[in-house]
Amino acid sequence: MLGVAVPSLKAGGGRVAVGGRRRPLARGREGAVRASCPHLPGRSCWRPRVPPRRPRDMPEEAGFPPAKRFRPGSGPPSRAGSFRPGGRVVMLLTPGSGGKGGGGRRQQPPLVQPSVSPYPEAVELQRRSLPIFQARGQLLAQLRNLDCAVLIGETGSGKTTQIPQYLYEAGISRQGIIAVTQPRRVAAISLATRVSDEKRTVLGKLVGYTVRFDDVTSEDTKIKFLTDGMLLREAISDSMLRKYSCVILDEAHERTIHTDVLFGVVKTAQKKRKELGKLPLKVIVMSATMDVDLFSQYFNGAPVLYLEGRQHPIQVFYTKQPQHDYLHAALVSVFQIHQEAPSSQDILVFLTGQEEIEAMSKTCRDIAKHLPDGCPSMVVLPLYASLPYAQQLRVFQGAPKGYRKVIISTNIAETSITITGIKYVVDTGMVKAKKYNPDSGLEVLAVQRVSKTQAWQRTGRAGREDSGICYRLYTEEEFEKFEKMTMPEIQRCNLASVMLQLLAMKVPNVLTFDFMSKPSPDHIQAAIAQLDLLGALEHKEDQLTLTPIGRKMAAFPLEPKFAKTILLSPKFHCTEEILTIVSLLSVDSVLHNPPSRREEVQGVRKKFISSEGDHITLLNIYRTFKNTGGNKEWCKENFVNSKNMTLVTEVRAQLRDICLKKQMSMPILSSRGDMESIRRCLAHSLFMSTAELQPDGTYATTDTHQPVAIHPSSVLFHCKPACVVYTELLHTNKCYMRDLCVVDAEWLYEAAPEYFRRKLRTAKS
DNA sequence: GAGCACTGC
Repeated sequence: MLGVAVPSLKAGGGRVAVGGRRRPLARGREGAVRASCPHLPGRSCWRPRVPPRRPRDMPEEAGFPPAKRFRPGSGPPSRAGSFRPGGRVVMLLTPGSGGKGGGGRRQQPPLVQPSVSPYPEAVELQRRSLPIFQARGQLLAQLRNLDCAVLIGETGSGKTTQIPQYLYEAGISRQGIIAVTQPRRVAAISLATRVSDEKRTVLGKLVGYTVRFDDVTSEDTKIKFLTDGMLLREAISDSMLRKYSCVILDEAHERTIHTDVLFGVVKTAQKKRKELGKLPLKVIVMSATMDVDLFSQYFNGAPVLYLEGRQHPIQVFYTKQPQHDYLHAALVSVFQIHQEAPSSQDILVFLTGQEEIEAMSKTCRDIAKHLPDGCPSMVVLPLYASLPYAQQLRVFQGAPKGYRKVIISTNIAETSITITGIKYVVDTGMVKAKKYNPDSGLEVLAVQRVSKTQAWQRTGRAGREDSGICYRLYTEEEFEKFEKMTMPEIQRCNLASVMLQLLAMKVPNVLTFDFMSKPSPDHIQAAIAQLDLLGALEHKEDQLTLTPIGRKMAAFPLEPKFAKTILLSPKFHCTEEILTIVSLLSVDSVLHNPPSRREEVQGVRKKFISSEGDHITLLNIYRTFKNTGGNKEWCKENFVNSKNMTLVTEVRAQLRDICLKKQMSMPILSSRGDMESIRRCLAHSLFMSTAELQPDGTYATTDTHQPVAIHPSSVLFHCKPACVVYTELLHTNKCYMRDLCVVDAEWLYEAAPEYFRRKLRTAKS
């Protein structure tokens, strides 16, 4: 496999060395402090040695470029472009401390590298030694008078830990809490822990956090870290966000669907509070160096403040020719680096998915066994989200002396997991991502090119502690053709949940809601149609509002169709069972399927399988898990992912609590072994996701007659039931139905006679 | 007939 086509790499645009500890400061506009930014011109070529055809032929000295043979050129989108003409700009230099680390979730520690907690005195000293501290007064003077500000700061600028404290110390929180949102729960927890330490307080008092299943706040809490989704949920019961004096939207450049909706929510809340003469709401958008103009424009030309962080220089190489086989190119690159670089320098490779990663890991291990003497040994570590937790943790352990760590990862290592010690990044430029087609309403999961932003994010993983090197397995010309930024999530997903939430907040017109990046009208319309089918909407005088059912649906942290399933379940006397099934469907699969132990898995799983489909099978697994005391040992023996199973238990408890609330008035009954009523309940709520067996033995969806197939992971894979409901359609090579339940066609017509009459009519014409 | 990026409430 090795040595067929060699990717030859050439030096190209390198990341600008934005850092340096302290570079001379120059006076900028309006007296702001501005740092000079070196651009190193020129470029040169680098040709790696041809790798050997077979491992045992590997030459002992494969050439690797000495650093002087290349020079970094243009870097990521320059900060010059970040400035709005006439905008007030503050620039600072900060070393990279005060970052994210440490902390602990109660049920399970977050997947971050443990950090040693310094002594309290040292913490305060360290805080004061941050250059951001020198600009504290200037920064506060600006922020104090602004309703809105956009704050640009690179990784390690310390903005997320320091700014909330500055605002607190300036008394901003006297009339309301300072909220800091994060896209990920681990980040919210570890940041709260860090800031609480810095303030020398007990976590949950002055500084706290709120994430799903875990609220560590009290009446004393003035600085609150929370996930963006959590603040959005709070906005349902209080759209003016009255508790808060300031909302900081951090990591805004990631453009998660929740942050995007929050942009509109805080903007509306701010305006409303102003109109009503209430306490003003301060909004601070924090981001890496992207999309500044967009943020600033959206918030009525809010000033942009710039914080410079410490970023070690990273050299970037592109291939000379396009690579048709990026896997092969990655393999070659890894072994070229491996033969040249000291073994203490680790390599991070970005691939697209589990299968690819496992295959590549195996190949690397095989090749590494046959390397010549004198070549370092290699520890190959796969990394992806569905990998069991214990195995994920291994990427943080140091390799034994003389061993090099090679981490082969999905985009999970782009943002979610930070690994120290990475010197080399190998970027294939590919990612597996969901695309949404509003015409068909289908989500397609496909391997595609990364965006420029994403490529720079990957590159940045090489320069966390020291200078680094990034090999891009595509040409510079190809890179120039990449999309500038990843399409915001809100333009790529089904919007039913978002629309339900906006309606629950009583947004006057969801069709014209002020999104920063508007989803297409078709896209919004599709979501409205879906909610309408579920009986959530009322049309009154051109105004869309929620029905009582719709309001109840919004109370569940679930996809609308699953919320509806729960709400229908009392009618079928099976709420106990439906709560379990919905919980199982709303987390990652509890089934662990290591490909190497397939037969073993099949043997063990047999006892749970129900001919009625996946939902009932999952229910059987959950019940046995509970009846046997639900321990880890059982999980291991039965190839069940215990982490996800624990999560199912938590979700179920939360959903049950919601059902028991007064306004829900839901009896929680069990069907007592009557599986048919459970299937009827599923048929009544998922009637728009059904497929029927065709005369030729294939399946087609009932509504649009789209050809579909049973996913190989389904217990019904080898069966041919006449009619099924499914919970998800997944487009990969084919259009697959996942999580199926056998139903009676008659139940469907019974559930939605009008819908099916209409569908039949359109089918005939 | 043969397969699943990543978050989050």
